[in-house]
Amino acid sequence: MGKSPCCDKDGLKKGPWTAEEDKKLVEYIQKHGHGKWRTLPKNAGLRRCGKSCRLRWTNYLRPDIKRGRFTFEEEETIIQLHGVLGNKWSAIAAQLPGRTDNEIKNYWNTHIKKRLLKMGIDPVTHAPRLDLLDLSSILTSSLQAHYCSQFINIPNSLNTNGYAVNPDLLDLANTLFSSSFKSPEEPQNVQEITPEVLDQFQYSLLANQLHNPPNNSHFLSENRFMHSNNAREIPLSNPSDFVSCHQNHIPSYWQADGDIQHQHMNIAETSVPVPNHGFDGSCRFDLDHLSSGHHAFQSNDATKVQSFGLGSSSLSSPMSSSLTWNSSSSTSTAYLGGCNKEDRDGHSNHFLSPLYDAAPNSFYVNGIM
DNA sequence: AATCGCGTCAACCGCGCGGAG
DNA sequence: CCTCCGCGCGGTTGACGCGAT
Repeated sequence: MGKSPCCDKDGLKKGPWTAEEDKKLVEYIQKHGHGKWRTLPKNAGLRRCGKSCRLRWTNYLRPDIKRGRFTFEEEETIIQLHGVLGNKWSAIAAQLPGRTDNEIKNYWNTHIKKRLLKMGIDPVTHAPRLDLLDLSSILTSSLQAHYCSQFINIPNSLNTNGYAVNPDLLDLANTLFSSSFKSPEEPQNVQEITPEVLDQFQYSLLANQLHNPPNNSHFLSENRFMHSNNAREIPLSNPSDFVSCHQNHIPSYWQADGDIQHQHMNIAETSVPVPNHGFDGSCRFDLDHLSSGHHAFQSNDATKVQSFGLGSSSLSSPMSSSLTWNSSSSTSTAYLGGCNKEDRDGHSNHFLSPLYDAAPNSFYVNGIM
């Protein structure tokens, strides 16, 4: 069946909108509401087709449009939803208040898709593909992974807790690492850890979690999305295994003042000795409120509580959050581990979120850890 | 300073769906 | 049913900005 054009093309303007056109459109919609896009331009005194007006309104002029960079939470939500919905941009946009399908589509194509490809993740199927893998990225990530493994036993903790990690990726990373790096205390080759490296490492974990969830139905349950579409849930048989930091050492970038996006960190400088005054027990590492708040570490000694959080949520890039270590007493030892309603030494934990209560034997991870 | 290449994103285009007649 | 119309969706384009050379 033939389809008539949405409007008479003759004499209608195309291309970028002027401020005057915007004003006319906004004023008309404020007065009469939107809809009837075919007749709207004529009534509003615009020499545009209805389609163009609708697009301009929905993608740009609508008052509830959210501007600025995508947050980490938004980005993670997009990846999660894309894994379920595919290129249903409007459906994805419906889960992200203030974001348009067009904006999400653009962001996917220009940022996320490329990053996934670089990591060897098929952006269509979300499946790991070694043929797509950028080996240099993996090498970089493996260096970071090994460095982090001084603090976090990633492969062991994930595997021993029934959390499937793409074994090819891990093997490759471990192989590459073991042949290239011996000890962060005696670095053979100094590896710069840039925010991009952190991104890659984080995405490697994220991708593994996405594609090897221990229980799909649980992972993708409506409940999960409702309660936290920006948190990752990892069931742990022994939560304190998951993350453990060496006492007396904490990565220096956690203590960086200001915006670490513009700082390059050096492995030779990533550990710092700290005075011994706390954090010798389990604690909850919860980034659910990364965008605004600070996060408390509960030590066994209830009087010794430290916090950290995002320095400024407004300027951080989605993946390279600017973590600051807010402490009035210089630095401290952090011992990160899972926790139950009581920590392993029986001390109650004062900063459990509702998420924790919803699944008391789970540990939520959302962020570079 | 000029040119080139690339990334970004607003805007366009064609198609398909669903409701109305 | 069939056709038409309005609208929304997803893919693509092209203008623009910026960094590299």
